[in-house]
Amino acid sequence: MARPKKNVACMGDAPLTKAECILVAARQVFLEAGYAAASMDAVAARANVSKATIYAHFENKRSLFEAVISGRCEETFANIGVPEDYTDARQALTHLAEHFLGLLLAPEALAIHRVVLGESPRLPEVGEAFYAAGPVRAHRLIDHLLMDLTRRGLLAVPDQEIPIAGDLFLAMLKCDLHTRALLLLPPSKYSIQMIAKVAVDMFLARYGVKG
Amino acid sequence: MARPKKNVACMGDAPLTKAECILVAARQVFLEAGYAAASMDAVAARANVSKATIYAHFENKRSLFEAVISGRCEETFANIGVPEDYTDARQALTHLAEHFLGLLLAPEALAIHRVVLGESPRLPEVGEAFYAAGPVRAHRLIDHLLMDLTRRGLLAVPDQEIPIAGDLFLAMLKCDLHTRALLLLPPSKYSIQMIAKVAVDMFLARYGVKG
DNA sequence: GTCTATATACGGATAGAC
DNA sequence: GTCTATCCGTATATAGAC
Repeated sequence: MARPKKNVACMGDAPLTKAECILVAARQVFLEAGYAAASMDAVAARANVSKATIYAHFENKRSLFEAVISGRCEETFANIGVPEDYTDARQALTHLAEHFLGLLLAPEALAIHRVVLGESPRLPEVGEAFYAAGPVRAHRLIDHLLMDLTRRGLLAVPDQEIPIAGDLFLAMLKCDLHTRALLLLPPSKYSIQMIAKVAVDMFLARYGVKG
Repeated sequence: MARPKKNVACMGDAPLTKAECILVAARQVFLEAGYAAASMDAVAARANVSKATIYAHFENKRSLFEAVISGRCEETFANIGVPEDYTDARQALTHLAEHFLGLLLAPEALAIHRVVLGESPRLPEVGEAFYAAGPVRAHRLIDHLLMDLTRRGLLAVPDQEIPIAGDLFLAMLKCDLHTRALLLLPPSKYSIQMIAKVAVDMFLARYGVKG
């Protein structure tokens, strides 16, 4: 059964099952406190259920955490969009850059990033799920775009070089902006638009077609 | 007094005080287990002292952790070297790139990175110390190099653009290599040398002087 | 300063009623 | 499936002897 019961305390526009309430509460607690410092009591309290109910739905703390993180990775990074039908490489790259950076700097994406990195030595499967849902997807996207632009004569990236060129392009976007955001330091003076522009300039200087 | 007592169990080439033994042990425990999951018992056991001794030297777990991390950030990132007297921009940038990447991928640097990011929401001072010891230092270095190369006519980075150009250059170097290393995934097919070469190519395409 | 022993609390997980 | 109540290990931190 997919939705066995409703829980009044968790009802919004779409009523949630108990298991869903627990997942929502667990997500908040884990992302705020980190895995080790999060307690099942805190999750139970925030979900308005008893601890025993949590253990009826999830085997233990670890598997609850894994369910939260892999589910949330998917949702958070599902929205990476593909630019379509651009006639200009600069426009396409800039669009992807700004979109990508916006996703990366969203508070919840940052929180997931922190907790996954922090726990990856103890929970390698969580690290793998994160990597598959985020970086792998992003790299597929940029590779596809670079290949398409090159095929249409708007860009000149050698076939063999596409993966590494795409990798460096995405890496440039993160830069100090991402580091500072992860550390919760006040943002630097450079905006997303500014970073995207300078990164695209550098990329096109190397791989652009002479116009 | 700087070195009040020696501890036989910790003696190596340079004898360590009890406080130093505790710091060494704490570093290992914190970097392996993470802050929350690390226990003062484990630190005491590894340092061959009693828990009470730890509390005689450090106020509590948190301040012990802060002492470990800020001290270790300094040591780990102190070795960022400045290339000197290069007559070729490519050579200077490649040298810095490979050196920088080597430091970043050292297992202990990665472990510090993980635990600092994971705990930064609860311990902002630790995040700040890390940022000052690592990224700030690296950016000062690359900025200085770019300025010098430009002044000597070997590079053409506009003055105002130096900080952001340096930022993007360092960011390129990390790329997927760093992400995978942080997540403890098997390394990708691209070597440090390969990444450095392609990054320098891209940087020079934009900011190199016509030769 | 350093130890042993302990106070005190909390966390993960379960028993058993309903 | 859900609850209340509880077991039991472990964690931070301290007391008090030496």
